[in-house]
Amino acid sequence: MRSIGALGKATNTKVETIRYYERIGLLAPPQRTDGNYRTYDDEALARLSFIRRSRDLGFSLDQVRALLSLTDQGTQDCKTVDRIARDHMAEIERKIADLIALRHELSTMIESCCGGSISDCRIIEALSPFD
Amino acid sequence: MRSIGALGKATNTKVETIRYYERIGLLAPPQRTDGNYRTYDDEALARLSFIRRSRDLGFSLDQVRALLSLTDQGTQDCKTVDRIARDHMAEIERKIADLIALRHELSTMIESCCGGSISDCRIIEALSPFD
DNA sequence: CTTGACCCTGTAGTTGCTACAGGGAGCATA
DNA sequence: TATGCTCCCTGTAGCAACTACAGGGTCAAG
Ligand SMILES: [Zn+2]
Ligand SMILES: [Zn+2]
Ligand SMILES: [Zn+2]
Ligand SMILES: [Zn+2]
Repeated sequence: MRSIGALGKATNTKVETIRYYERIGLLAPPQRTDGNYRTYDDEALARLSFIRRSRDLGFSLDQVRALLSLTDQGTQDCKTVDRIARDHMAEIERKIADLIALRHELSTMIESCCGGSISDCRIIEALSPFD
Repeated sequence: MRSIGALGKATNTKVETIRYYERIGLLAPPQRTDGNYRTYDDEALARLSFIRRSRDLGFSLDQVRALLSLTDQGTQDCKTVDRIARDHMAEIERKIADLIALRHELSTMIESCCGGSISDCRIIEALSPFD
């Protein structure tokens, strides 16, 4: 059994975040000490680690919730898990493509600036309409 | 002179968003008609177009605010503009790198799933601690 | 017995919008 | 004139996923 601060350190999570996860029902309310302090067992540690790892991989809290409930059921086949992961992957691909297009536009813009006065700066010009 | 709806159509911006920009001081409060309707001139159109283009390029509203105030001053040299753009570009590069790393992790994970039961799904396993 | 580190609840802030609710304005049509 | 209809107004609350207090309580060490 460990305190919320210890759990936070073990999972690299702020205390407020852990309380937030509890509030939105992602973590079950843990046992309390006599002094009303939360105490967490190893299962809670595992669950929070799972959440954090999923978050690090960019899954939304709703996706994490779905993954958790699927693992809680346990018996079913993993098609749904697979689909969640693939959907997420597709979104990542889209974001990468968007950002690469953006980078291209930005670099063109930046390279055209000759470092003179704002009135003829190409960056500003590129942002302005009617040019 | 045009109504807020017409301005929105011209700049592909929702009416609520325009009012929001006014509220946070990004757009000046425009003139009003007798019936208390906002009316916008060409300058407002140009300014909102600038804002939208900057937002499309991923600049934050704070960055847009800075760019706008720099163009409003007008006389100065464009070093600051340049720096804002380069900072933004660096952030985009960082995001791209992060997402590509993420994509790699995700694809490894997804490819290891054999489509069986959740209890031995490699995706879940990869998300779980102590493996 | 006091100090300091930790914990508690509850609320409000962040970013960049978006979505109402509950009304008024202005124009066309019957 | 009445009735729609579309647009506009203000003000507030919601979204994601936290983060940051304020104003207290608890607990172990010195
Ligand atoms: Zn230049
Ligand atoms: Zn320049
Ligand atoms: Zn499998
Ligand atoms: Zn699987």
